[in-house]
Amino acid sequence: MKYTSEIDKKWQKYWQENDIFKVDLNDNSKPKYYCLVMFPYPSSELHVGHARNYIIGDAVARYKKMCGKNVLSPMGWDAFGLPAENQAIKNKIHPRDWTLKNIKRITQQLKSWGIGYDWDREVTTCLPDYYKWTQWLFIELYKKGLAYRKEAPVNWCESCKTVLANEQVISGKCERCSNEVIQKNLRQWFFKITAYAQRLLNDLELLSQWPQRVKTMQDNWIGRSEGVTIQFPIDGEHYILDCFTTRVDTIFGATFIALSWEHPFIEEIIKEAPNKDEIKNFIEKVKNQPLSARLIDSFEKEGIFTGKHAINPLTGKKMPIWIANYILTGYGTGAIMCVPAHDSRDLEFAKKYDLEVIKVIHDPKSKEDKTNDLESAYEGKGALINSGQFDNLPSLDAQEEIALYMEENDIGKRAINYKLRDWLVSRQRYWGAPIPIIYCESCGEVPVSEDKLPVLLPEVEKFLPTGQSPLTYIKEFTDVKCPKCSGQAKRETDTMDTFVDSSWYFLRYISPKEKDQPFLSHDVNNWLAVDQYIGGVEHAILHLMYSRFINKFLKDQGWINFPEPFTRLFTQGMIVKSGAKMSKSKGNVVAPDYIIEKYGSDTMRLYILFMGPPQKDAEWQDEGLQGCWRFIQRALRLVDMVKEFGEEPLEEDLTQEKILLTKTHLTIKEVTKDLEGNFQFNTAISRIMELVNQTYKCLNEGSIRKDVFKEAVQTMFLLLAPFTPHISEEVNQILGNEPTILNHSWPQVKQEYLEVKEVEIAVLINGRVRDKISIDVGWSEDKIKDQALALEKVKKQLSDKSPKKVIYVDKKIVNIVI
RNA sequence: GCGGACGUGGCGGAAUUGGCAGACGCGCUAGACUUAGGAUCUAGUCUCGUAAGAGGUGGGAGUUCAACUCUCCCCGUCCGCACCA
Repeated sequence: MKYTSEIDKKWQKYWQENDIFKVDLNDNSKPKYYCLVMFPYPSSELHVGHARNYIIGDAVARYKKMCGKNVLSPMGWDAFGLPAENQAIKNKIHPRDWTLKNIKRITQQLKSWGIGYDWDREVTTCLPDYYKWTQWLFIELYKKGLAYRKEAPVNWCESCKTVLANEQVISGKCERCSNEVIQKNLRQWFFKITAYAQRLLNDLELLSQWPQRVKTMQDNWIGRSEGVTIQFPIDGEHYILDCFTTRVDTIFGATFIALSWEHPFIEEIIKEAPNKDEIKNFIEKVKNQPLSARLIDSFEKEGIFTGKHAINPLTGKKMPIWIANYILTGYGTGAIMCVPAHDSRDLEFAKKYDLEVIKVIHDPKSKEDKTNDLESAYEGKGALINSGQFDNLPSLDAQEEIALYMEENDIGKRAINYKLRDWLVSRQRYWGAPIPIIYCESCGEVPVSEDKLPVLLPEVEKFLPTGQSPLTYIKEFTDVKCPKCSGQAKRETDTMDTFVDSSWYFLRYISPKEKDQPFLSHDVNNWLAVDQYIGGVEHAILHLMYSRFINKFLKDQGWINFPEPFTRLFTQGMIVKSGAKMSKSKGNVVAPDYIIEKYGSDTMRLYILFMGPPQKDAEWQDEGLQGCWRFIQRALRLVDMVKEFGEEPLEEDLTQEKILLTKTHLTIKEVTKDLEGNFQFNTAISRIMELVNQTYKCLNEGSIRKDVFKEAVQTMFLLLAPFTPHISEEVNQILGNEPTILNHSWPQVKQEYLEVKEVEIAVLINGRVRDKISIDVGWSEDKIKDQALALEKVKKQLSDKSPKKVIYVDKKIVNIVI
């Protein structure tokens, strides 16, 4: 039997016509299993680099199905947003046409790879029946005060001509186009994800089956820190300046204050400053620095004195107030107390502008040194010095004591700060779900009522980004009546971030055709959380945190009853070619069509699963693909041999038969273990290869009865079924079973075949292998040791001396110490 | 700078409650079959050595009968965050 693309087509047709992957949500006879892969941006057709995700997902789904689970494996399209729109613009096609064309093409690709989905549940985020509910979600958030509009400094990509969320700025550059991101003051829509910061952090503990790496990244991104917000009176003024610090124990060393250029007090503070113009120039300069400039090592700290002073509430000393370029605007209060002796950044600044340095923490490793002329700041903990009544206290105790003292005297309050910022969701782009808000002159912001949803995205010819949403120019869209007072009003023209669309799609799969609700809570509660989620690590923060947030919000509103959307997460590595990520511009894309045509889709699937541990990056090599092709042919030849096999054994000696039986069941055991572990497809496949090799070897070396041989062959194709479904179906049928192989249960280990009477163990002398002996498992330890000591090689090494020690490890080794 | 992961043949990678290092695949070598094929089969393939043997998992130390695996130090690579006060 030879593997041809006819076999692929035959079984793809069979699966489709017999609805093999259609799920009955109400079938309670089997446990449910929701297997989800991150749905693609249909911004271009797929190449083998994309394929890994879907092939892994399909292998998992098929395996679980064979294990008797009621498996839901759906597919859809993250169709709105920058990825598709940017590609459409490049190709001079309308985003809608471009997207729908790609969806058609990718569907056909996935089918040609034999990926089994319940296509009746397909969701497409750019279609009104879906984005109606994305808009609904926006309004739900709005009603609870979790969607709001404010003017703030925001990230702006000049190339994409839109604002971006913090999460979409990678090292100061745009996540999509890698252009420099700048800060602009704009009035924008935000989701209040910060209200969920603590819960998003706490519930990471519920995610025991997520990769630690992803959890650590989210933990860092949320960035909780505990400290004290201290109130600094301003000399000669009646108002108070708040500063957050995590090191309140260094308060006696705080010698100046630094404000960010955005601080709300600046206007007031510099009102009477003689160098007001100079200050304004400085602010202007800092404002226009690109974000990424801060990331460079040579970024120089600069500042300007405001002329005002704050009072250190514990020392009573005057602290000059500066404006400095290294102070972050959005974190804490945008103002900090500076302790140059114990903060390297403050020290750098203090040295440059000749500001006072006072040591207040004793570095236990340094010698007694009272001078304040420091080389570097000591940022560690230690006993307090120069700190009045708190002298000699260790840092941690001092933090407690001083916080207490401040709270008692109304100088400061304990506080918690997060790095996490609210999620900026509005975009000045065409290809997205319109934000369902109407602005009325008399009523203000009014959400579109649910029965008026969806707010349809108008069909336009001019969709190119200009910096204003293209919807702004469409009168029929913008001009509406106020839903409250029926007066003249205007629609919001910005569209939503794609990540809003994808933050809830896994719920819609459960009720994809539901007209009156986003989903049916009852079914969703039965089928979620997702048992297994599979996708790229690039979404470790973005999509995975937004989805967690939305999930928690919907739970709070009573729509769902589970705290986390994804029970288990698997992040697969990238497939690279010539050391680089596959991309058209680099010209290293491997197209799957050609491979499938020449080797069949099972070969591609097998190779992608075999090429390395799935969570790690792997290099595509055509030779590796050929190896898998050879393996498949070699395994299929055994099927022909089964058909031609005689019924009776040729000889009485059944040694080979026993070896094969043991190997068959050992393979079942090991492959199952690999799949139940962390999806070690590469080792699972290597074990099946061993079984194939062993089968050939046994056939060559002795006599085997047909049923044992057939069992070995049948088993290998059952074990291969999640990886190479087409040939497995074919072989299953040839061997006389009814399709589909997915209804055939996963092979079970028969323990009796694993119990062997004889094992070969290694004999070591001083930890080095010298010889091997076969032992009967019934032998006593002493007998085994004697046998080992009687070996020629051992005697030679011993040369009349007696061994110091002999150690036996059960069925593994004898180690003789000389 | 902080946090995390990792380092094994010519290559992708196996093996970690400490127990035969290099499974499986690629590549390579030799042979067989074959009137050329990028097919198949057999044998071999960590290093040095004809062999007996010796050495070997980034480097160095340590624990142990036994270390890729555990401890300490150093070197290197990759990833994430990045002036978060």
